[in-house]
Amino acid sequence: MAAHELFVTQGYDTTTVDQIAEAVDVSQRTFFRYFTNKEEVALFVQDMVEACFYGAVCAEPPGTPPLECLRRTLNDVWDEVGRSVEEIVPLDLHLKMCQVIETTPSLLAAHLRHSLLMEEKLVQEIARRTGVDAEADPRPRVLVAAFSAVMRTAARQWGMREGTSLETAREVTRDYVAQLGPALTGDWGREHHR
Amino acid sequence: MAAHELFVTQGYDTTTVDQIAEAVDVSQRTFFRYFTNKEEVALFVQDMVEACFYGAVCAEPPGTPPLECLRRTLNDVWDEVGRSVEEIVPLDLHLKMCQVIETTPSLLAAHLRHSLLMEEKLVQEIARRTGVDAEADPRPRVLVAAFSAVMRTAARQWGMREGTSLETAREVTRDYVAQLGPALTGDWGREHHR
DNA sequence: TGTCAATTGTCAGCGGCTGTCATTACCCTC
DNA sequence: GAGGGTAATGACAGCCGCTGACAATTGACA
Repeated sequence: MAAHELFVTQGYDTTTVDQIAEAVDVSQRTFFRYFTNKEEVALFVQDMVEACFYGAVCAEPPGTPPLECLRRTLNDVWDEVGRSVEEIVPLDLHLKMCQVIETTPSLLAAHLRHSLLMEEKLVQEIARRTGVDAEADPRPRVLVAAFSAVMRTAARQWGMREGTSLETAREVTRDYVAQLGPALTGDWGREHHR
Repeated sequence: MAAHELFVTQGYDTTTVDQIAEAVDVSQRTFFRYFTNKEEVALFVQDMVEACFYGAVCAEPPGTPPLECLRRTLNDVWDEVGRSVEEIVPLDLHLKMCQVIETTPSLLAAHLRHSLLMEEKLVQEIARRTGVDAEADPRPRVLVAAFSAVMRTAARQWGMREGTSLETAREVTRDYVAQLGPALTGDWGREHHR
């Protein structure tokens, strides 16, 4: 989408809906018929990525312990994510867009909310595959909340760095998720193990 | 604040800044000199509550294992939170306002972003008191992210229910945080233990 | 009382977003 | 090929959040 190039080059807030509309040679009114608001077009790819992860979790064979299921999916899904993204925008552009999202307050806020919606779907799926009632038993929500939060944290930290590639993202995320156990137990040794 | 009553009675989106300004007999322009935007007044108390929690963590004696430190603070801080809130708005009003925040998309988004800012402060504090470099060691961020996410989840679930009181909030939150360990380990038994 | 500074109000204007209605484009049928 | 119905688009007006600029008001202090 051409809108993303505008966001990346001149920033989200300073980009007008009129500019986007003009860039694709369409009236402003038509823009708002395809996207409910400016955020939606900015978060379009990101949302798709999360939907991709959700889909991969659903496709995981049943019987896997829930945390292991999420961890394994996360490790396997990167290539598929890369392919899905490339179908819409160049991957480089999307990676830059990730940084724009992290650094633009209003976009970041919207992104967090969207993530919350996806988390709820994940909760339902985890509850389903473990045969647990998500309304009575806190564990699905607790697990998904903790896991997703760590994923987001990893993504955020990764976005702050210089070398932004899918490969580094994968490594950083794996690192962070691996620390989920150690971070919770007891007091920490001075050094952490990589 | 009178604005909260308007939000609670007629909803956030349908409440105009002009209405708020008029309710306190002030021009719209003056309103925007005191608050940077409509969200800010809506999230004012909520932000204060989180700041209250952060302060309590900082006041915790050093040497406590980090997770235990957060857990204990959470358990002890409720009364103080109640008092702080009452200094600004009636507690009942704030509890209703919590539900408005959870159910209003734009407000929820802003709230999540604000929480993220507070989490970063928490990260720094946890890193400080454990003598760990938050930029090199993922554990402070991982711990805070997971813990905060579970807190938010608990708050969200609590907000959905009928009996909204500080006491039930305390119980629900304690329950959820207690499930953090069990939710992560292995596969779950059919029943969870309360 | 006169002066300075801070607070507030008024006005104009931009950008996001929506409802309404006219216009156009497309497709199917006769 | 003419006619008619439907869906997509555009043009316009208007609301609301928010900001800059400037004038008016207030209040403290000399």
